[in-house]
Amino acid sequence: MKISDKRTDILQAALHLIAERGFHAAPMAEIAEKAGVAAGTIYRYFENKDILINELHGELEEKINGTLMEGYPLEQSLRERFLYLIRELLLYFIRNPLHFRYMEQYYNSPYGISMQRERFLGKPGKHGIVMEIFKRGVSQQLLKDLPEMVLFSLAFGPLVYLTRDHILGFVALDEKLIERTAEACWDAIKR
Amino acid sequence: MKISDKRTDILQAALHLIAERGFHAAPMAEIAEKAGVAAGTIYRYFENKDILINELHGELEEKINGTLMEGYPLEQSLRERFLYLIRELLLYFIRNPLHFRYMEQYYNSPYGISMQRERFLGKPGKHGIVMEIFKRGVSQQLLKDLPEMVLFSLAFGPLVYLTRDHILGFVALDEKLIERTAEACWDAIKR
Amino acid sequence: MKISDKRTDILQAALHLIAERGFHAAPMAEIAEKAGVAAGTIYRYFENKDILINELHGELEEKINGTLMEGYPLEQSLRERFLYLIRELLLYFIRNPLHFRYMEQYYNSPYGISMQRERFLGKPGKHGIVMEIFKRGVSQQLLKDLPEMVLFSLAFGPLVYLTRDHILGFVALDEKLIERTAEACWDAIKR
Amino acid sequence: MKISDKRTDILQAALHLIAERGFHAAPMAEIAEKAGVAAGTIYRYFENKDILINELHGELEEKINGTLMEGYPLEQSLRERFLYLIRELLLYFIRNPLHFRYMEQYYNSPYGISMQRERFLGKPGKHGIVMEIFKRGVSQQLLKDLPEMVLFSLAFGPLVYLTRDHILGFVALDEKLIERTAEACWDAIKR
DNA sequence: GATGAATGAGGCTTCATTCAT
DNA sequence: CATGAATGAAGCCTCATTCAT
Repeated sequence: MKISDKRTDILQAALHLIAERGFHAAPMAEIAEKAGVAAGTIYRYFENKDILINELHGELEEKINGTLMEGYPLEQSLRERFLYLIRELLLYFIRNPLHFRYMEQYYNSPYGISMQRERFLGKPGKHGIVMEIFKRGVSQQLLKDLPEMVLFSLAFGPLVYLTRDHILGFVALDEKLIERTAEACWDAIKR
Repeated sequence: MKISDKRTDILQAALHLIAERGFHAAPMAEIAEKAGVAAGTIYRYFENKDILINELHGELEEKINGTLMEGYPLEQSLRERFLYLIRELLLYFIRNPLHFRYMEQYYNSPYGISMQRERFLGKPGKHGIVMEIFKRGVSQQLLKDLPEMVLFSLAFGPLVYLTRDHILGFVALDEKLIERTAEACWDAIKR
Repeated sequence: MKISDKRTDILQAALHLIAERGFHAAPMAEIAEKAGVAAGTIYRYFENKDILINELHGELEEKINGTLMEGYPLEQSLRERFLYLIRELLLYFIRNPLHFRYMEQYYNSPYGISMQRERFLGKPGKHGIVMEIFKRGVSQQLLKDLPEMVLFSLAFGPLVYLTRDHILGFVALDEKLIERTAEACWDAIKR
Repeated sequence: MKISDKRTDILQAALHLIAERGFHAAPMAEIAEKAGVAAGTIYRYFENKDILINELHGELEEKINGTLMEGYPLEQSLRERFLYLIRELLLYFIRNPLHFRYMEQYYNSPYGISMQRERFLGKPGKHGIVMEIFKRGVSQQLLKDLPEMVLFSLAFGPLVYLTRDHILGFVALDEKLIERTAEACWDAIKR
C-alpha cells in the first residue's frame, strides 16, 4: 500500500534468503522471485548486490538501536542500564531470529569487516551508549579496570552464542533465564 | 617427504586462502596453485569442495583440542583448570590467527550450522572436558546454577570477540591481560 | 517554444551522447534524462532506437547539405566549386565536431552499412552535386579518367582523417591549411 | 593440429563475427559457438572481451605490417616506395576484407581511440616507415610542405573509402586501377 | 596417480521497451 | 500526450568439476 512497497519487499526477501543461506547462496534472481518482482527491478532500488546488503544491514541496525533506546532507563543506575541493554538485545534477537542470523552473516564477511568497530551499539570512537557505561563504571571503580574492548567482549560476547543456541533449540531462554544471564555478564565486568 | 605431502599442502593452501578471503573467494584452481598441484589433483584427496572444507575444519579442531589437552592440569582445582582452558585457547588463536579466521568462517556458514553442536571443546552430547567442569562446578555449588549451554556461552563467548579485536589490532592482548580476562570469565560463571 | 520542442530535445540529447560514447553506451534512459523527458516519451516520437538513430542521421545529413548548398558558387569554375565543397565541409566538421563524430559512428556500424551509398554529398544514383562536378571534369579532360567512386574517395577520403586529427588535437587546421589541403585534393583528381 | 589451435579458432571466430556485425553484436557466447568451444574456454585464452579484441587487433596489425615489409623496395625512390605501400595496402585489404572491416570497427570505437595515433603504419613518435618517407620528401622539396598528419591523411584517407566501395561492389578495383589510384595519391602530396 | 584444458551451469547486471496511471 | 516503474531477455564472466592424456 505504501509508496515504496517494493523496496520493502525486496529487503524482506533478501533478509530471509541471506539469513537462511548466506550471501553467496542467495542469488539476486531468487531474491527477486521471493519479493515478487522481476530481476531487473531490484536495480531500481539498489545499485548492486553489495549496496543492497549494506542498506539492509543499516536498516536492521537502526531498528535494533531504536528498539534498545525506546525504553532505555537513562535515570537508573549503571548496573540497571547495563542489565537493560543485555536483556533487551537478547530479547530482540530471540524475537527476530532472522535479524540475528543476518547480522551474524554480515559481520563475518568482507562486508562487515570494514565496519567491525561499529558494533550493534555505540561506536567506540563516538562514545556510544555502551562505552559510556564502561567509561563511567571504570572511573567509579565499579567495573574492572580493563580496556573497553575487553569489557565489551565480556559483556556482549556471550550473547551471540546464547542466541544461536536458543534459535537452534539447545536452550530455551525464558525471561528468568535471560535476567540471570544478564546478571552473569555484569559479574564478569564488575569489580 | 611424508607419504601424503600433497594432502597437507592442499589443506594448508585452503586454510590460507579461505581464512583470508572467505569460502566463496577461494577458488579450487587457486587453492591448487598455492598448493603446487594441479586442479584435478585436489579431487583425488577430497571428493569435492565441501568435503575439503569439512575435513580442514576437522583437522583444525583436532589440533586445537590436542594443544589444549597437552598440558591440561588434570589434578588442579576446577578454577585452575577453567582458567587454563580459556588462557590457552586465547593464546592458541592469537598465535594461529589463520586457524581462528577459518573457524570463524566455518561456524558462520552453512557448513558449520549442521555442526553447530560440536563446539571447539567438548561436545555436549559427549560430555566433553568443559562440560565436565561445568557439571562438577554446579554440583559443588561453585558455579551458578545455569544450563550448561549458558555457562558455555558466558565462558567462551567473549573469546571470539577478543581474538578478533586482537587480530584487527583494536586491543593488544599480553599475558597479563589474558590472565585477567580469563578470571573475568570465571567471575561470570562462578557463584 | 516550437511545436515539437521535445523531438528536437531528444535528437540533441541523442547526438551528444552517441557522438561522445558510441551507440551502445548511450542508453535510451539517459538520452531521455538529458532531453528532459521521460523514457517512454521517446517512443512517442521514434518507434524505437534504430529509427531514432536513422532519423538523427537524416537530419544531420540534411543540415550538412543545406549548409554546403547555401553559398555554393554555381557560376564559378569546376575547380572553384570543388575547392569550395572541400573547404566548407572541413569547416563544418571542425565547427560541429559532434556532427562529425556522430556521422563517423553511423557509417561504421550496421546502421550505416545499408546506407553506404548515400554519402554526405550527392548520392551516386541521384547524380548529386559532387558527381556532377566529376562527370563534367572528366568529360572536359580536366580530371583524371577514373571511375567516379575513385575520384570521390580521392577527394573526400582525406577529410575524415583530417577532421579526426584536428578534433583530437594532432593538427591545428587554420584557414590557410584548409585551403592548401583542398588544393591538394584537387591535385589528386586533376589531370 | 597445432598446440594452440583453439586460440586461433577463437580469434578467427571473433574476426568473422565482429567484422560482419560490430563489437556489440558479437556476443562471447556466439564467438565461442562459432569457434567450436565452450563459452568459458575463451577466458582461458583471453582475460576478457576487451583483451580479446585488442589482441586480435594486434595480430592483424602485425600481419599487415609484415606483409607490407616483405617486399618493401628499400633501395628505390621515395615515389616508388610510396606507391608500393599504397598499392600493397589496398591489395591486402581487398584480399582480406574481414581484416579491413575489423580494423575499421576497431579504429571507430573506444578501443581504437587511445591508439588513434598509431596508425596501420608507423607511429609518428617512432618515425615509422611512412613518416620517414614524408619527412625526407618534404626536406627534398619533393613533397608539399604540409604537416605530416595532413600528408598522411591525403595519402591514406582515400584507401578506406576505396576499399569499402570495392568490398561493397561499387567499384571493381583491378591492378591497373589500383596503380593509377596510388599515383593519384602521390599527386596529392607531391609538389 | 597427476595433470590442466575444457566444460557449462549459474551469477550479476544492463537496457530497450511496455503500459498502467 | 506524458510519465517512469517495471519487465525480462541477453550479455559478460567465474569456477567447481570432469576426463583424456
